[in-house]
Amino acid sequence: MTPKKARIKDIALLAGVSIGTVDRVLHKRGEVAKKTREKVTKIARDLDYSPNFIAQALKTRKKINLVSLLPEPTDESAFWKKHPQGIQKAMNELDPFPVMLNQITFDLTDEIDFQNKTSKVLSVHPDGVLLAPIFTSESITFCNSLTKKNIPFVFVDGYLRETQFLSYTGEDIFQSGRVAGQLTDMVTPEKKDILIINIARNLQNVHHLNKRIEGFLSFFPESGRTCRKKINLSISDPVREKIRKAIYKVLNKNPDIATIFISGSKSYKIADFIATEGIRSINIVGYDIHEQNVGYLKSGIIKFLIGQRPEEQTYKGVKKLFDYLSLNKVPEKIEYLPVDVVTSENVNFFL
Amino acid sequence: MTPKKARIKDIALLAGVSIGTVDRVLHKRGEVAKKTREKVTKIARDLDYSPNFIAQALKTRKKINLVSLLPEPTDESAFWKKHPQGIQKAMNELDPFPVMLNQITFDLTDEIDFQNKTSKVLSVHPDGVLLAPIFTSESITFCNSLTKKNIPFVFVDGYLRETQFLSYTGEDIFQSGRVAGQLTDMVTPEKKDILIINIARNLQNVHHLNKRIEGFLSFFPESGRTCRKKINLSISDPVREKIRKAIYKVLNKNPDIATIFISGSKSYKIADFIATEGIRSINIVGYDIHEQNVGYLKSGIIKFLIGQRPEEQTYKGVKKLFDYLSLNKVPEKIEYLPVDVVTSENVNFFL
DNA sequence: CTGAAAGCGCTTACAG
DNA sequence: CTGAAAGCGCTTACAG
Repeated sequence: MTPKKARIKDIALLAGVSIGTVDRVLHKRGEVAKKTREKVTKIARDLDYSPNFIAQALKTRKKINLVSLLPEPTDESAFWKKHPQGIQKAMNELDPFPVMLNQITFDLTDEIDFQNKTSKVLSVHPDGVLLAPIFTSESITFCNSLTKKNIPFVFVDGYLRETQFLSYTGEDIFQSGRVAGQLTDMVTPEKKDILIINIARNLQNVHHLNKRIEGFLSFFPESGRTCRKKINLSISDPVREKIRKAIYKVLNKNPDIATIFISGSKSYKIADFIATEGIRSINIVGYDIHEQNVGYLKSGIIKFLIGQRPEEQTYKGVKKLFDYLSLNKVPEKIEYLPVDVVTSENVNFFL
Repeated sequence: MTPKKARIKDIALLAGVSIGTVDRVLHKRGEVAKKTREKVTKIARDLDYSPNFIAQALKTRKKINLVSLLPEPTDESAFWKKHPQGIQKAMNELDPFPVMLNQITFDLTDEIDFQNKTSKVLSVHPDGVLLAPIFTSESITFCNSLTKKNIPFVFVDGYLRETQFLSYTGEDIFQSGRVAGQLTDMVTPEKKDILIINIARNLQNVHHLNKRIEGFLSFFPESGRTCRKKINLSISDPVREKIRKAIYKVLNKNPDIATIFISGSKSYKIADFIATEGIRSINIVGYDIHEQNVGYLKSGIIKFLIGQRPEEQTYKGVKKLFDYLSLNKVPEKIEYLPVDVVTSENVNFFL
């Protein structure tokens, strides 16, 4: 441990001024004679002064006011159910401290709603914001307003390099695609083919999914598995009958398909098809550990699910905002969370 | 949020006594008239009083004094290098609070040294202890002394049900064996055999390893893969030449071995053999993400490594002790950490 | 058995 | 421009 922590009092003593003056210098508030200011600053630096966080928290009246802006979870977007849990966990831990957090959600399929909610966020004058930048251009606009108002913000689930974000915590999208490629390759017998399915109802997911597929495909040449044939299929409206038709069409043309890789979180829709049709010879590899997918993982139709730790993303995001605002700790700009490989045998640990 | 937190002052006001008296009742220290005591207790309960942790931390002079008792990491036991990192991380986070932690290590191969170190732990009069109960009987003795002295302790890396531990954070050993079984099965072609290798120089690991193998074997019948032949091999002194001889002997008798499963953390020793002999057709599945193993994972000789999050074990262990001692939070008795499935493509996230 | 007071390290008016 | 004082909620002697 360090010899002993310097206090305001110590600085005041050495500088021959009162603690009030020291405080004014340290917080750059109020008028202080240049000479005193310099003297105090120097001593503070010499003593390696840092404020006692506990005393500060005890004294400070005003609460830090955080806001999260995330998609509203629905049955169709079960993935987003985990995010509030991480927020809750962080807030529970921070319970003794003067912080509060307002959760605002928007409709994942509606840009206008998102825009409305961003105004709502701004209207509560937050000290910090956590958000998932689903709609690229609207998010950029929003982030720019935040920057203009000097409000720090952190991303989860993706980031926009063109904004002044404090930190991103989440998936390394490209690399997670590579992991998917490796696992898919592993469960596909020699000389068999792979079907890649993109389920995207709305455009904004495409960038995310494309990046994953890029990673997915990059795995094969680098590992000397160029021989595998890969077929692409896009489904925009994932209702039972359309899925059926679309897949049968592909399967009939490509009888050697042994594995289906789904780039998004709706593997269960494909698994459902495989199960009802009784096509036992086809494996599935997909994303995200939610109830609907997990059922098919346990029954063996889905072989691997890849997890991206949604609760940990929001948990860490909230903590970073707090640490930044109350302790002045600047986080790493980008923190990639581990890509989790989940099977029927270890899935219970992730629920 | 709750309406507003009750303070000692509020209780004192309602009870018509001074805050000193309230404090005495709350902390059960000093003599208080029965009547006053009951009155205060009731009011405190009614107001749902809980102390302001911040004020408490600010005021309290004495630091919480923690001790960790873990094996000294060596080249031969690289696994233990991660544990101090988790401790460090926890202590960094707790930096603003009045806590300190003393790390004491012992020789993993020496019961006597362990015993000496337990006395050392007791001699510093810790408020809480984190330990890895490597040597069963010596650990039980030690834990009993701790219990007698009313010192709470938490386990990592295994637990002894016969002791009064506060909490265990770590691997679900049996289940992690099952995961290993599943992965091994996955990389082993139809009708090929599996070699199970136990590397154990000293007895104490045997329980741990046996439990894993139990889990490993349990996977096969339940998933209808009873047909696979499994051969067992124990190596007590894992030097190059002995490994060579032992494995060749088994391989000659069992030419259909396609995968080797190593129950402990020394996969690299077997991988080294496979690599130098150029036996490309054999896969390896093993445990623990340390440098030596990771090299062979990346080069493709080891197909899967199973991780048990050693840093997270100690990180959470320390936090639980702190929360218990300073916030009176009683943790879950047993927290199994996820069994991580690690391949060459996602290993970088775990380093 | 109980109360009044000092103080943990900081912040916040207030008075000069 | 600067100092002295009050107070955040609690704990810790000390005096009665």
